[in-house]
Amino acid sequence: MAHNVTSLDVAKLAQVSQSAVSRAYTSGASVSSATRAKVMAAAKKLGYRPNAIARSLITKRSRIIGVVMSQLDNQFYPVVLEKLSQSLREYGYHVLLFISDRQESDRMLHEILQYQVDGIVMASTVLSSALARDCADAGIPVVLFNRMTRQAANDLHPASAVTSDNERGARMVAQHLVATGHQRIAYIAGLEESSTNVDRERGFRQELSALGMRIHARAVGNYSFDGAQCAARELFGNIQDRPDAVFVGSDHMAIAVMDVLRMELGLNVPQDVSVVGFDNVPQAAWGAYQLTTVEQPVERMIQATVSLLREQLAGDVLARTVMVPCTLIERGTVRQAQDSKTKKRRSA
Amino acid sequence: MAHNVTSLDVAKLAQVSQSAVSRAYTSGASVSSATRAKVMAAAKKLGYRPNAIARSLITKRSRIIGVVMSQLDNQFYPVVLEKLSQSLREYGYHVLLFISDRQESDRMLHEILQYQVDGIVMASTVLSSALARDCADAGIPVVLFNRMTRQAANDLHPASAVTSDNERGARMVAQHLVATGHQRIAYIAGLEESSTNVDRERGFRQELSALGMRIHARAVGNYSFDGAQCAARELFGNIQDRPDAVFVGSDHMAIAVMDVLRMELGLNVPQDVSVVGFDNVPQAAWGAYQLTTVEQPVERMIQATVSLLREQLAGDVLARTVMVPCTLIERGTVRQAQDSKTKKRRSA
DNA sequence: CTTTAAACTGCATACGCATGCAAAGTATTG
DNA sequence: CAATACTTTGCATGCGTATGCAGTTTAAAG
Repeated sequence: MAHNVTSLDVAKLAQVSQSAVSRAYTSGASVSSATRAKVMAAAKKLGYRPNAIARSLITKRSRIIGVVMSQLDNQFYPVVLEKLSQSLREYGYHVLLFISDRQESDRMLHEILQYQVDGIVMASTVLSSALARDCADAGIPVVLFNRMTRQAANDLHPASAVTSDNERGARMVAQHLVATGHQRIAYIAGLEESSTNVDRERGFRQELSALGMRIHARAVGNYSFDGAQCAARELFGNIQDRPDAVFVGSDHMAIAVMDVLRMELGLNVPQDVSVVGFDNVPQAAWGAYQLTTVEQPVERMIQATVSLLREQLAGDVLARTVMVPCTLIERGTVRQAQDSKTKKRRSA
Repeated sequence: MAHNVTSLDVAKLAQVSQSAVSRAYTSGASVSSATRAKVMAAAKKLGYRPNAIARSLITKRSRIIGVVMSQLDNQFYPVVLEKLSQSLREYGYHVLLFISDRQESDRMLHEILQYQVDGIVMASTVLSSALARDCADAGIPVVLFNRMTRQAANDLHPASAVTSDNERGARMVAQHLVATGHQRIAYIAGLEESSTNVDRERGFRQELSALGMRIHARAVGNYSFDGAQCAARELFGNIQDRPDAVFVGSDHMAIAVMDVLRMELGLNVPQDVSVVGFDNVPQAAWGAYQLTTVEQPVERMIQATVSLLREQLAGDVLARTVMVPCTLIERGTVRQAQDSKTKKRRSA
């Protein structure tokens, strides 16, 4: 309550005009270094801090990016959030965070837009086409992170998107599992309507097909821990005709699956069943799991996201789609050779 | 660029004054339902959305809470962030997120304050007393989450704080480990200067002492995964005089420790060594770890945080400190019975 | 020392909205 | 029907800053 110093207060103390104060804080503005020094001295004495709200009102740029996320329990997203926040900060942007627990992302979008954000990053959320149009109308760039727009090849493509090459990543998994001699390969899907799942499943299916095989069993885990555990029980609960390998739509789910496999069903990974995940979250490298997985290059994805955002912020460039390659990370959850059935524990 | 509808545009179309539009959007304002309806109709037609920036400028309340965090790789914090964000949203507040990777939290605070946030939540970060005074001067409530202020009993207590009863939690661990017959009990510290670590270590030490024992060995993990692994190697690398139990300052570190113990050193948990963590992060419950730990009641801590914030936002109430109790969660990483004293080292 | 260009400074205004105040309208009561 | 209370409305103003414009100072050139 007490201290509310404005540029005018500083101006008075420094014996200059309010404009001078404003200019002193604007890099590249027309101020002599003498004036700037006087201003800064006065500002420091008064504890002045420019009011970003007032500035935004007049410049029409808030330097705020709305970020909407969900599934923070999947460690992939905290990592993304951290890197994204830091990257944006380097360019002078700040993050207004929205966690959407459900499909209420529309209401959120409304709230976000009220804050005059300069741009929006949507991770792990679906953007309704109505909202996308709203943003486009308002001239607010939107970039979808780890999600493709549904109608990618549509005439009007309102939002940018950056993903990894999910399809190709899944193909690599298929190749790897087939090459290591697996016969009954299962798939545990994420959210069926999500583009990541669609792409991964398509790639996996197609590559298996190209190799003369097909998905032996399938269940849905909805990208959730509990969902994945149920899926695992569904696929492996029955003794006969058990899969000998399972490709799980995300590491987060894969870990849940491994827990069920080993703890509940007493199966050994990878001796009895191989498991492959997707994302390469930190936990995938943990000693107890050593999960073979496909790495999504978060660093590059963030980089692309921020570039896209800045690009669209600068001029009215068209929305684009960026896809970065991913990499198969081989660790310990895929039975390596098929020559001998009796394999020993391999630990580094 | 195209669409930038203001309340004046709406007013014109609805044939009312701009004030009427403003009031139509202010709940409890003096407007007839007829005018409100007219306004809303016009607003919908034009796609009007109130400008929160302009509103903030005049009301001097941004309904934004600055949240500064770090260590998002420790799953405890994503969980906190998620719940905090949701709880604040219920009260109409939004989260401006700052991730501080280092001790640069001071520069961040400056940036935060420029955005005229209504309040600040600082988790896992130290608040310099200078900054605390700045916030107090500006009348901005600050609540420290999971951190106590250094000078808790000081005359001027500028920031509120909410923690769990770390000291008591640590005491319970000490009791538990002693009751289960452990003899050489080690401690792996978090960040030495953090209040959580200080409190936990004090409680642990004091309770051990009360039971006629003392910490047998100690190392520092700085609350980081890598740090904890190094600490584990330091404490357990030497064959002789190995601890038979270790209390680790956080689950995040405890998991790192278990990996080293089991994978690198070939020790069994809990047969060869018992491990106890702190926080009860989701991963602690994972099948491969089943970590016995102390639960920090995140839900209640968040609740207290938001209450404190709102309380201070409402009137100029004094800053307070809230401490909520924690609970020992027994899982599978503590050797249960002490009956057989011949339970010496039988590893390797 | 004059002329011309360049750098600087202040004035005034606008950004989009909320709100006190007074005027006008509507309901309530005797 | 008049008098009073209550509700609704518009006007005018200000929140704290950025910026075009014109005026002023300083530097550069002749």
